Amino acid sequence: MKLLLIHSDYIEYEVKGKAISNPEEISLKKDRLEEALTVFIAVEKNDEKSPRQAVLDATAEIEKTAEQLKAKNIMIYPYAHLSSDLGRPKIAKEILVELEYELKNKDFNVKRSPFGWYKAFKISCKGHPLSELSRDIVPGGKNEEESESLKKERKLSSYWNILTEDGELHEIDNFNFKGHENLKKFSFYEKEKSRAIKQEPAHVKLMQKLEIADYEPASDGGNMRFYPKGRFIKKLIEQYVNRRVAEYGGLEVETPIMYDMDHPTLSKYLQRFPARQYQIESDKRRFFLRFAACFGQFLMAHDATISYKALPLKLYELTKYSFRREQSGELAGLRRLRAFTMPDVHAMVSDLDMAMDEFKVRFDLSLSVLKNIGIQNDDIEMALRTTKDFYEENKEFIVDLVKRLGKPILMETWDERIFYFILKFEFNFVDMSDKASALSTDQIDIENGERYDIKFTDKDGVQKHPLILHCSPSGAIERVIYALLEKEAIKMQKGQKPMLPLWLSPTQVRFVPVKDEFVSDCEKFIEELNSSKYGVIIRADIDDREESVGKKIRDAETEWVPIILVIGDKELESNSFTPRFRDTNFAEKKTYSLDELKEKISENVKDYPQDLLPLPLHMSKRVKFK
RNA sequence: GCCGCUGUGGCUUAGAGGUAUAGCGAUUCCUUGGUAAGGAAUAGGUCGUGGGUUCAAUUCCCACCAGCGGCUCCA
Repeated sequence: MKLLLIHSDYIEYEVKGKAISNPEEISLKKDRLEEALTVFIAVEKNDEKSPRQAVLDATAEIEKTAEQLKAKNIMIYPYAHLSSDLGRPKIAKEILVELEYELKNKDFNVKRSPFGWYKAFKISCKGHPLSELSRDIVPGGKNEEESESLKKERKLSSYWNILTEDGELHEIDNFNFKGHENLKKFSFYEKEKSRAIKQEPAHVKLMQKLEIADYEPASDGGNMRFYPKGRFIKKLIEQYVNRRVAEYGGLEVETPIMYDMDHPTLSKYLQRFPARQYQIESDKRRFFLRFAACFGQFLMAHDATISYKALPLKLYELTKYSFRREQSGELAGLRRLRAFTMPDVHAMVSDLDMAMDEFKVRFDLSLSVLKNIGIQNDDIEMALRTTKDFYEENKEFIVDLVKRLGKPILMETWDERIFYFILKFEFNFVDMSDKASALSTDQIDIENGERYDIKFTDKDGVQKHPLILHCSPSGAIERVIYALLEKEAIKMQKGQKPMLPLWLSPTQVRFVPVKDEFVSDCEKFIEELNSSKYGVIIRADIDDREESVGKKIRDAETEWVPIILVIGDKELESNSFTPRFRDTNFAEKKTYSLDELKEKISENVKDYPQDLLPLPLHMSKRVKFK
């Protein structure tokens, strides 16, 4: 990036005409700024490598000069002619906009002349020795080596180990991973960011084929559409997590999805990551879409009167949605999204002892939530991240966590605390492509109680800031679905039949009448199945299409329907049924009465959320979404 | 965001500088069928979007969009 800085009595310009095909929209055709540091800028190719760094470097440079000159006003003036190696207009525009934003944050009075237009301008240069300066900015630039070494230093101060149940710490390279293949994949994925297999994520085809979710080209990347079956599955998982958190004592709240970028508490936190948010404007205020539920809950807690008796105070929200503008190249199916549903339960505690007690409770909660949803202990690998000090002082506590999980974990320790938390656990799912993604997590945060000025009155009458635990007991709901599908994809690869857990299957029982005349009998059976004896909803439907029985069975199988019942004269006469169970372990015997079947299903799903069939009862009335 | 690959009816796909192939699905008809695809006919496509080259572009070139792979990132 080339900068030409001119300390001027005034600068004024007037827009004349387009210089590129799609210039920036303009609000002001002409403008003027007195006593201004005018900054002529050309954004170059090498800025595109790290636009963010370019902005930060330029901001620092301009700030330095402005302070020397005691200039309060800054005019940013795009000026392509400074360089023969210009960057792409779109990026250049973004860089200028961000630069304006950064400078405004530093409390300068900033104006920016529009990008992509020919402009007439008048400038009056003060002419003193410092009034004309040129600068060449290479993002990271001369500091590149330094920041590289800084990075290395940080890497050096982060140690990766395997921690076993006996409390032994092992080097990753020397650890015998026999029987812990996924932990090996996960460890190397985390440490080296390397993986062996390269293929498209298996769940993408499945989510489409099963009509769960799909891409929506009319939206931004990472914003999915959910078909009836997908919404249904999502809804049940959401309900399940909600209930478990309620049992744990979480107080469910609802908070806004957008927040003022200039809010004093939030803006500091945000400044580090402004490019990663969705931003929207309302009147003259700028808002960002939340990337977690923390803000709303912290602001709520800030205004609350809290006694030590109320601790731990557990606030909970299932965010629909949280937004993160992940890099476009990072988006993949349901694994990584820009809009996602996130259960987020915070616990405010008085001190570290209470934090650690609570941490254990939530650890068990997370493990149990995942397990009951269908992600077993074998499917996840645990990572624990902490500081060296915390580890040294709390070895017993940490080893106890490993024992609770019952298998070795990956541990990362830092010499110094880098983030706002001192301890964090994650349960990671390792998929078919050896990629690891975090599901459940909990963290002990020692910064934000103070930052948000959340206070509780302790026994001694003194007001104190609580420590805050951040937990997502299941991880993003979309990601849970991703994990369930990937898990089934792995099964398919082994030649086993894939299926969703019975409680999550949109259709649990499919009735296949051998002739049209049996359709009404199927309807009666379904009614009978749902007679309220067990208080459980059994979701059954009827394939009344004009197809052969073979075809209907085949379609039910490809739809992963767990139980199929063919209905004809035999069934009507004997009043007994020969179910086709997708999960062969589920079958105890060959024939069942309707009551026995009802009991068997109820037994399996009674502890889970119940809801009605999300599709028409009759297959002939259904729509094909995919 | 960067580099590379891909983009043909709802889905899967053949193909080529002269507006396009098949299967599934849909519709209609025949078949009333007992545990993974019964048969026939009909309809359905400005070949991702926008420019350029050409007598002619869906095909060649450029840009953009989307998806995938890799990198980076993941508070």
